Amino acid sequence: MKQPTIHDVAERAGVSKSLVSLVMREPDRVSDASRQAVLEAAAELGYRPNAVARSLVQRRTRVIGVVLSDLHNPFFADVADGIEEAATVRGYRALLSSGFLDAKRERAAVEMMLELRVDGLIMLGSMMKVTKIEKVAASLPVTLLGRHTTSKVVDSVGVDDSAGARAAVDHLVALGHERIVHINAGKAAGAPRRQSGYKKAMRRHGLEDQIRSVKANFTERGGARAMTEILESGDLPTAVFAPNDFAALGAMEVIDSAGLDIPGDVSLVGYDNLGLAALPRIALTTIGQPRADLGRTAVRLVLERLDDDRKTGRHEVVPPKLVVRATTGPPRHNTRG
Amino acid sequence: MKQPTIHDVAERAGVSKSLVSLVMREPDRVSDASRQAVLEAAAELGYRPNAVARSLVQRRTRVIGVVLSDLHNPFFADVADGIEEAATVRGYRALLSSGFLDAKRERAAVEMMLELRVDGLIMLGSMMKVTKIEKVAASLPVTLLGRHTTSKVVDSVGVDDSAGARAAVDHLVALGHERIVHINAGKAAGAPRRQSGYKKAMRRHGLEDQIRSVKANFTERGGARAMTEILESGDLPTAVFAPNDFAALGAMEVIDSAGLDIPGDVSLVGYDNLGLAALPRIALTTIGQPRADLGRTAVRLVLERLDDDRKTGRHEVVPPKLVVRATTGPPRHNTRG
DNA sequence: AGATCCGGATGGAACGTTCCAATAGCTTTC
DNA sequence: GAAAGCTATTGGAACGTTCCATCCGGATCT
Repeated sequence: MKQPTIHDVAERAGVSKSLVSLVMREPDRVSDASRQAVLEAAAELGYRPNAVARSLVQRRTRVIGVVLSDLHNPFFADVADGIEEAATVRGYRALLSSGFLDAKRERAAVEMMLELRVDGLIMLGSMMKVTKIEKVAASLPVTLLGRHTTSKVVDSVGVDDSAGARAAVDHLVALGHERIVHINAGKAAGAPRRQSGYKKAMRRHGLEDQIRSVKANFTERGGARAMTEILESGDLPTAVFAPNDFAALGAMEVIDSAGLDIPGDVSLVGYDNLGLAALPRIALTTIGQPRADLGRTAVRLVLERLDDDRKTGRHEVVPPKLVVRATTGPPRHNTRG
Repeated sequence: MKQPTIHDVAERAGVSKSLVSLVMREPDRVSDASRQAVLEAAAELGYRPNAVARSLVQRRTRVIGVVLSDLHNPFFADVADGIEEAATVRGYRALLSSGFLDAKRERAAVEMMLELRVDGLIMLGSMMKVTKIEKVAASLPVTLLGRHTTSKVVDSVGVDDSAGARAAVDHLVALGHERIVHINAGKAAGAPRRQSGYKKAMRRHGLEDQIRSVKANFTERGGARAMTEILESGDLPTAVFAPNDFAALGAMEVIDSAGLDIPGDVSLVGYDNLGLAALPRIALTTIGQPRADLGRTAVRLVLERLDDDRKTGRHEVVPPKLVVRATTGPPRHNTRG
């Protein structure tokens, strides 16, 4: 179990520890003979540099911490892919920890990352208060992903949720819909902009008297409850725009079990383009986000502060994309015009 | 950006660094006055112990590394939950890294964990060769999850796949099925035992002449191809047992689009009980695995080697559970008896 | 009163690296 | 042939902790 150290290698190769260190870091700065000897000794002993010791003296770990609010959300997996890729290219490594959809556990995860002295932090769909996050940002660069701030010390990346909502509404209007209800997810990350984007788009189409927004959240259950509420109101719209795919799924279940047809009786649009939205039995029309891009951008933002020492806040927005599937179609009775 | 150290705290509190260290570790060993002073100074400076330095001197990090073969597999998210929970209880923390379904990238992830000097390693659905993993196990405790070994140096946890297959067959036979086809996933992790369990169960029910197994893999596409093959054979069974939920989903799509009814014309059983199997539109009967339990067990195995220094290999098996939903029912024409 | 004990606090070594100034041994230059 | 310059290598300090042996001052014992 005892790992060999740089001293063991030095002794076996008959050189100083400094030389071994140099071989590990810049092999072509040493003579062929020494390099050979050191490499050989290292291989024989199974030497592996101790990143803990290195981090201590260099006062940086070359690790970017990633705190996910929820490991179960497939959305984050793709984002993490992008993060990992971009980090590797720049000579950093990514380390993940989950907040398990609980602000307290998320804080514990962040605390761990700080004690571990990661060089930068990316928070996916964080549930923590911005003021708390700003405090964290006093000790390292922090980028918020999938959530907007205007903070000077915390950067953020996200999709243009307003544009996404607009795309959904435009699509429905183009099909002939007017009575389009939005299920909103309150103040959750990204939700407010989706809601305001919906309202703005409705107005732009001269449908402001049709604006109707029902409060829910980002879960299947929340979507189901909201849809039940809509059905029970007796005032059935021709289309429903959900705040994300999970909520759309919940709504779908309720519509199905009410004996209504999608999209015959009511069209349905989600948001996120999760993998399951593509399943033939689901075939949900939704708004896709360039997930890997988001991850890459987040890494770039962190490294700009770290290596190029940027001091100002940056807030990047990438455009979303409409993905049309089978849950949207023309309204049964076109009430238009 | 410069973090305060234990010295800064000591100076401000007017005590020695050793005392500060003691307050952080065992607060009730110091006098009330000193404790108060130190805690106050620490809070004022925003002191946070440097885990890197601590790890260096203690020669252990209290971190359990978790390498996931695939972040996208929802199966792993639950397992990770169990790992995280069990680790926290025992005073360890879990750190994740993804192998992105690629043996090379997985090795890089493992290498990183080793350099970081994590205390133990849990590998979920690893794609690396066992001999490679055994080499890794020379420097720290390694537990393989969702994959079996008989290794003396590497532990493993998994579900009893044979029992799971038996449960599936028993359920179908109880409903009156006899012509039950198995789609198998070849040699992929867990697949051989599911196949042999199926065969054994069929024999036990006196149905050995009905044994029929079609080769595929663990993906949706693979399941679809196998199901197409079954349909084209012209010899339609009354029930299909897929190697996992993804493959079942593929089969489901093919059956749906052939205009056949599930379970009216053919019953379908999956394996894994993914979250999406519970969606009402899917409602897949499947075999559930106690995922969080698997995670907890893996942690226990690692810590047994670490803290109780066990030296022998352990290979734990936990029982799976049948989850009946809407894709199974009695066969249309009961050919029994 | 001197020896003993005890709780509380301290200073220095150690952990395994990197980094930097210094050195040794050559070659080149004037 | 001494000075200067180069290349390859080295030793020691530093990073921020923990751990251990030691110390200090007061109480308790004989």
